Amino acid sequence: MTKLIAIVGATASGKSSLAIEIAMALGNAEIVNADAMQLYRGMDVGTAKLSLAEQKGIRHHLLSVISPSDELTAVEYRELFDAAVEDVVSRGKLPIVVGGSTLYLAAALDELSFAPTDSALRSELEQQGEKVGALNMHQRLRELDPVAADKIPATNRRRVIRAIEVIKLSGNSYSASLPEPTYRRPTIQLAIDVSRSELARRIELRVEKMWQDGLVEEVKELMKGELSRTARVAIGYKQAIEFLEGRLSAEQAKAEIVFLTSRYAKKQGTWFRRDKRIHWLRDESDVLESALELVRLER
RNA sequence: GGCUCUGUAGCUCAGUUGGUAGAGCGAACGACUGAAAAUCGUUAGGUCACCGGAUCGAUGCCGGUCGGAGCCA
Repeated sequence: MTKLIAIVGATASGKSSLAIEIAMALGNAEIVNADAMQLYRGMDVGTAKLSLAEQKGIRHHLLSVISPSDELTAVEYRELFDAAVEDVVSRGKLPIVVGGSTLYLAAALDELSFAPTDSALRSELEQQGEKVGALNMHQRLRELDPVAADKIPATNRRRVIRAIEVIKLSGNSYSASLPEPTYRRPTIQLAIDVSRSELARRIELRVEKMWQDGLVEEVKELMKGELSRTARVAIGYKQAIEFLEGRLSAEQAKAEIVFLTSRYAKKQGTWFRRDKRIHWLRDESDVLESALELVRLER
């Protein structure tokens, strides 16, 4: 069985173009997107989605497949992902996974059994939390599952509520820590190790370019329809909306986007660093060669 | 030039009626199980502008020096 190749890591670290280069070098590969925001139709400029020309004839899957009004859970993503990989493999091609959405990647690549969800119950719990306060909700979790309560700080309302939701729905306790990751399929993960200062430099250039390439016009178009909670808070989109509503100047909006993107890149760094299976490539002119060498070795 | 205000953490600012200081943001590190571009945690940073005075003791009071802001001329 051929190994799945996954290019992961921080935003602006050069994943997309490395993936294209690997695909071209291998000759029979197709790309599967693992970026939560690039899944959205009509969100192109702000997500740095590759244009058709930039895709250089390499077939891409899971780009622009859902409406900006939709939410997509990690499990639903996994279903799309499996179907795409299946499709690629069945035609004798090699799938290359590219993206930096941490939970989606974990769901797609690793064994993770997600407990069910229930939006009615969740919103009920959210309302209760508003009324009763974070400490009381945490106390409630403690009564249901003291181990989970110890692991989740009371201030992290979202995780507290999700934990209660899971326990109510499944009747089981809630494992508040991630298991040692295990691949669902044989996989090799690569990431490019780019320094923070270099990342910051690239992000600044990228944001300026996004603005010039029509981020604002794209957002105007999106605002004609419904936007899901997730799409609405996407970095770049939220700020462009605030700019259009006159709450931010163009300069403020851009600065905010740069700042949030850098912070996002940093958080991705924390997440991926702890995955000891990832092969880190030095960010130099021979990235492609090192990547190909690793791929050959591991296959 | 005169008057008034002002100088405290990388930034914005609290504060101590005199017993050597804090918050938010940032930074570094970390957590993360159906929203993940989400949601959070921990830690490190300060001769409290500088010099002198009175005081057992000053970031705080007094005097001066040097920055910054405003008003008047």
